[in-house]
Amino acid sequence: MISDPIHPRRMDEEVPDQYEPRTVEETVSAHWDEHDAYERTKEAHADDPPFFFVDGPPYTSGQMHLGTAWNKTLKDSIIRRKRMEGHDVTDRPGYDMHGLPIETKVEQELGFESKQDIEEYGMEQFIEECKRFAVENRENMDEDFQSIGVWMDWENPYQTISPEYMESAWWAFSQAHDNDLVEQGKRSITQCPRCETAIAKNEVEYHQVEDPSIYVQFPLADHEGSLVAWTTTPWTVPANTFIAVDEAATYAKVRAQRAGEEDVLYVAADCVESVMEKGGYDEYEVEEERSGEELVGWEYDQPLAEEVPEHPSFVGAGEVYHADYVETDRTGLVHSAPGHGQEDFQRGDELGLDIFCPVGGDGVYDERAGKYAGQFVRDANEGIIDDLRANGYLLAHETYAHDYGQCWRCDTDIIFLATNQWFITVTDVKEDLLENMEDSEWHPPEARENRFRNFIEDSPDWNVSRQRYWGIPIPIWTPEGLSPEEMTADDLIVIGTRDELAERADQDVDPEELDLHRPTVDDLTITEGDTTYTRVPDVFDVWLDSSVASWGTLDFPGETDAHEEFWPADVIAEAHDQTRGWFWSQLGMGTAAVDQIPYDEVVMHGFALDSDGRKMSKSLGNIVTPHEAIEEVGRDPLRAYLLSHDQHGADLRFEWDGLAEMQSTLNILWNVFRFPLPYMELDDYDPGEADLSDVRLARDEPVEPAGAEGSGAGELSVVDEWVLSRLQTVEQETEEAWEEYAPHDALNALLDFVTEDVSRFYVKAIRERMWEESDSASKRGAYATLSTVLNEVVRLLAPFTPYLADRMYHTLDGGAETVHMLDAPTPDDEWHDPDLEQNMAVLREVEEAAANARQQGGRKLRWPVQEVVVETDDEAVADAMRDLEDLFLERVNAQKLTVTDQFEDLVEVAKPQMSVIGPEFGAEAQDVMAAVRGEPRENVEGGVDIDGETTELTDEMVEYDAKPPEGVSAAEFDQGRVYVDTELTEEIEREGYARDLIRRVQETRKRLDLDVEEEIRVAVDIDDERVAGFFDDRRDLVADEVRAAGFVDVADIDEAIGLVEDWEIEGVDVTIGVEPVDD
RNA sequence: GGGCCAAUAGCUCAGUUAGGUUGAGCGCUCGGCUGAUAACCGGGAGGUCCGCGGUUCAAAUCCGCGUUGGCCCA
Repeated sequence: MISDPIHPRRMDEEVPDQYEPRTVEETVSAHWDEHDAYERTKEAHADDPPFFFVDGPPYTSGQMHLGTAWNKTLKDSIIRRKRMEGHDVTDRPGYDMHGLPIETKVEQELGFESKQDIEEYGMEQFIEECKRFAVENRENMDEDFQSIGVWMDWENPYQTISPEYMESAWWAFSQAHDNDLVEQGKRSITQCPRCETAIAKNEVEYHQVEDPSIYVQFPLADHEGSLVAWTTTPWTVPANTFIAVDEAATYAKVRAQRAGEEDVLYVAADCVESVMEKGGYDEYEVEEERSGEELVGWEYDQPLAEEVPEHPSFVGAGEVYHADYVETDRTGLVHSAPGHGQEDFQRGDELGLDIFCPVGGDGVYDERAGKYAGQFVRDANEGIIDDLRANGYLLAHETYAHDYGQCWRCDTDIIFLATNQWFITVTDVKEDLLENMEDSEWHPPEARENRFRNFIEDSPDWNVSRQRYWGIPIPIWTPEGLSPEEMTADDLIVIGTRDELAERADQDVDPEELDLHRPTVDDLTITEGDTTYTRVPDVFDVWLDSSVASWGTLDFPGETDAHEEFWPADVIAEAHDQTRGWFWSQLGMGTAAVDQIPYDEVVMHGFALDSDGRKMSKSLGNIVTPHEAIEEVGRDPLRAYLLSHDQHGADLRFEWDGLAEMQSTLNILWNVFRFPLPYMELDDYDPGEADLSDVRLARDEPVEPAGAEGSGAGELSVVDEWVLSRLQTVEQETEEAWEEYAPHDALNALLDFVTEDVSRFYVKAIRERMWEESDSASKRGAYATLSTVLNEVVRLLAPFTPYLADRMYHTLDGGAETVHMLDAPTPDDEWHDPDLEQNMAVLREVEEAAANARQQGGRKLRWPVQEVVVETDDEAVADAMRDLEDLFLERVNAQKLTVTDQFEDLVEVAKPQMSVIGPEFGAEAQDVMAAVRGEPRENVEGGVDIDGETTELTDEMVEYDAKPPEGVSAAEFDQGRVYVDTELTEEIEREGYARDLIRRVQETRKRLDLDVEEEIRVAVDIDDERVAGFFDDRRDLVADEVRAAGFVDVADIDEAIGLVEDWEIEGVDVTIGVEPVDD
């Protein structure tokens, strides 16, 4: 490799004064492109031990929103960190590209209204359109994700529509079949009659609708009268199979009259009154009461017997049964049609009743519905109500507003139908599911134990079939001539791979060329012996697609090596809605196919909500897009903002202020980063070459003798040692956080270190060493320390803010193409000194108290103080202060430190107790108070003078407060108290005024925008003789500090190039003029 | 209707595991510092720990019942 020997790839951009995310991100993006940084990074870790990450595939229906941005950012940070920890990380992104949502979008584009339209248009062409739609969306999303700096293998995403991926689904499903877990069965499913397919429960949306509400009489066959049941779905009455009662409830036989006619009715005793009212009965009488149990077994006649001749009349139909779902509201008797209702179905199934469902998938009655055949069910309601009325079985008819389910894609009211569907019977392996679940570690752990376990325990069989087009065709071939009822699992052929299909199919099939989508596979038949098998026309529920992602990512079973090496996934990371989604579907499929859970660890993060904690939605108009956020603050601040929040299940309330706050936090880092650069440049110091192996500790060895400079060895002061120790601690903390997949803990520890320790303390402490003009061991020590800190911080930060980290890396070092290919820094015991960290924490606390005391004493930091006394009982605190005395004095600008367990100079000040003094002295009490209050103890104890007389006071009359003497102010800290003597001396005044003058001259330089190196002439006119004298004593110091070549009169300052301004220093008027020296 | 989660300063969140005087950052305000300067530091104000009830010497924390919001399911 030919390269510049020092900085082969250093960016030559200027480092601007402000952190400008946009500039940083543009520069770094360009650099990444130019140097193939992503590819180099993967190559750098190609031989490391493997780490198998599996991306949960987002659905390709829309664009990246804040939630998906969060999700991918989290994944990206994990991948980057794992690489830096030394792993060859699988980073193949995925996309979920099949399913009804895309079909309905395409239908809308094409203006379709039903499956009929699709069939007329041509299935093949329609599927082609779906594919086009999915791929276009995918490409948009590729760009979205890359735009937030997600480094995944965008050249090679897994797509659920690829033949290799679809084969993974076939393979897993065939494994489930081999394990006897595939069966066909009738189930009551939620059907969208427009889409003509079953839709998943979680795809049903509920809205309020107005439905008929009818009370129907079911005439009893061998008793007088009829049973009364209530329903909002008249169209299900033709399929009525039984009436359900609560066997423990009480039912009443009511004889009632209306309009001169008499009815005998059975309803629950609690419901008599309301039913009578609904029915408009004038008079009624409860003749007898029976328990529900007694009613069980009674027979009744179908009220629409004539209209629906083929109504259920098989053995067991038309009888009363007990059911748990009965409640004694409305009538206490429940019309039950196992062909429709879900609970009805379950109970009917238990009772062994046949399932009668005269409605097709399009919601239209078939011929078994007799008179109603050919009508759409909802449209038939009216006719059915009329017929019931005509037959004399309609007791009441009104309307009812309630929540009813609609298809999430097309808003059509769903219907419940018992249809033949294909299932993976996960209920048969519930124990295995629970056991396999235990093999996964969750972050947070309680999510697995509470929510996930509950779901597994309650989960029904998995209906995997959909009567649609855009999906993975179900690879089941069934023998001709057998009805679903006659077929057993052994009669099925379930194909697992393309090769197997090519081998067994009657037609010529090239497995390499075969697109597994419909309609190509629909025409393939298999003949075994005399029997011809045809494929079932259904496609898979799209949830099955993603459930095989752990195999699909590895192209298994087409490719087997990677599977051998990697499977199962080391970690997956999704939001908590996936508990019931992808976390579950993978467990279900893993258990059904190979009796294993496909992932070892789960990071379950939260949802992105708006600032009020409400979900972001179009209807609320509160959506914030990642794009807007990036416009506002940039990619890195957005990423850091998202990652600084709890990643273990807690939702995020998005706040613009919080985002801006993160940007300013990163700006502090930027300032720390750029602060030393000009000095290092002047000294030709290369921060990339920083080396702590040849430094000496100032406190261990004598200070380098004058003249020995330039030897190269740096010298570390105690603050250097301290900040290096803190760095080790932070590295340890981040390591521990990453082990728990808690990047938020890692990031926050790191940012705290940067702001609290490096910026607020360390940089402040070393500034003067940086200003030293000549080379010195102390300066080199500071350079080496700060360079080390920055180099390692940059690598710790890289997974969170990849652009900013790389930008800084390329200025500081640039030895590699990118910081992301390097290793994460690890703590080094040699530099770890917890005692020193503890002592420094004490010092900082005391310093804070001292600053407080100074403020109370009205003495600003620029003016020295004579003495600071630290009073404490705590030996550790006392030791810490003695140990760090020099540093402390320097930082608080004090001349002397005293550490004591008892501050001797306190003055005890009297506080008169008026509740005692008042009664005792009466009219004189006010005088006593005045004489006592605020006096030192010795002035009070011998008695006080009242009108020339000495008056003795008892102990009860006076209490004493201990106060610092005049000129001393105090402030407390946790383990003690700090006293600061702010009394002035001439020496202090000299120093103070000089410093104030220097400060103003520097400010003037600043206003003139003079270069740091530029020499000036200074004019000072002080309106106070004494202070002017102080200044004369310190002229040399001032001249030195402000780079003054000489002093002149104010009148001599050329205001064309210089500046003259009036100031006030401690109440004294001062005029200061500055002009650059003309060369 | 059910399961799980959350509610603490104006805002974002720690603290709840194992009961013992509620903390931080931002914002506000007052002050300081100033060759990092559109940066930085310190002080101060600011709390019904969502409500009600219970257990306990003691509850933000444990228990029960609610309210509001989130996710999932019906």
